[in-house]
Amino acid sequence: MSAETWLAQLHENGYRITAARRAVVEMVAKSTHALTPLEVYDLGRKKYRALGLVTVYRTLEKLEELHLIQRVHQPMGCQAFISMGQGHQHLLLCQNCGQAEYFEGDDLEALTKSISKKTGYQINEHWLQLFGLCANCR
Amino acid sequence: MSAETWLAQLHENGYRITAARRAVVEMVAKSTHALTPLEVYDLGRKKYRALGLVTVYRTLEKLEELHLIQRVHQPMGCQAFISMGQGHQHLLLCQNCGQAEYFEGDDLEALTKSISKKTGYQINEHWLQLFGLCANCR
DNA sequence: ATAGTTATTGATAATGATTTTCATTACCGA
DNA sequence: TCGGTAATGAAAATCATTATCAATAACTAT
Repeated sequence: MSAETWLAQLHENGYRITAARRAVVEMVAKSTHALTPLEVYDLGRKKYRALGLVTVYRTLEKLEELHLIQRVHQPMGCQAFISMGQGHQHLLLCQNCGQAEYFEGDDLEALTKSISKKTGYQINEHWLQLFGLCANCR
Repeated sequence: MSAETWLAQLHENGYRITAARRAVVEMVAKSTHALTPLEVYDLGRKKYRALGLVTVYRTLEKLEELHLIQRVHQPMGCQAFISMGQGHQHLLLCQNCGQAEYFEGDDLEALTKSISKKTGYQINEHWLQLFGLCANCR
């Protein structure tokens, strides 16, 4: 999804389009890596000098709220965000360069049914994430 | 696994057995919930008044290093730890009460093969976590 | 059992990340 | 163009985690 689409989404939800938000949105939307708030700040300031770190936090918060980005959980930390995938997709992360890719086609129906029977749980959600080396790094 | 086993593991690895460590280990080993350092601190002080928060952090660090506990990733935060499962197991968490349970039997072989072919990634690891309501809460 | 070495401790301070506050700025609908 | 008000950035406050350090206590060798 493009930066323009994100800005339109923000606008539709009653948020104003500002230079600071443009800078943040542009950087996050086009990144193929998960970015921490500080990384967004550094990148964003290349587009918009006056950008403040606080605004980065606030903008990321709104983007997450609108499901345009999601938090990425990694062994080293969980503060990084990345553009949300389309529909039901999961992340595949390169352990070397950090490159992220979405994939779909996980069928856990059989598994969750069996676990549900065994444990008595009603299963509502699942998190799946794959780690490895991307084509360049392997 | 019992608290005594954990203490033995610590000892085998050259760490001393202290009252503070006993308190931490005992609480974490018997908990069916993931606990944050602060929660471990509060619980631990019931066993050992003089326990310090810093020691909790340091002890959790060692337990993680020995693979006796693992960090649990949840939407609300990733600072909580829980006793490690046996062998290759994944977590099932109750969204209402926080109760945690391990399950095994995930077979992602077919999935990872197919993703690997599609993306060119060499897949090394996977994270899977299920969320739902436990038998009591549903 | 005892003593001595040294890992461990808890209190305090330092750090780092995130949130709150607030006066100023600038977006955008009329 | 204008005015109401959302949004901003700087600074301060808060919260979690880590480092420092002198005092303590666990364990090893005697």
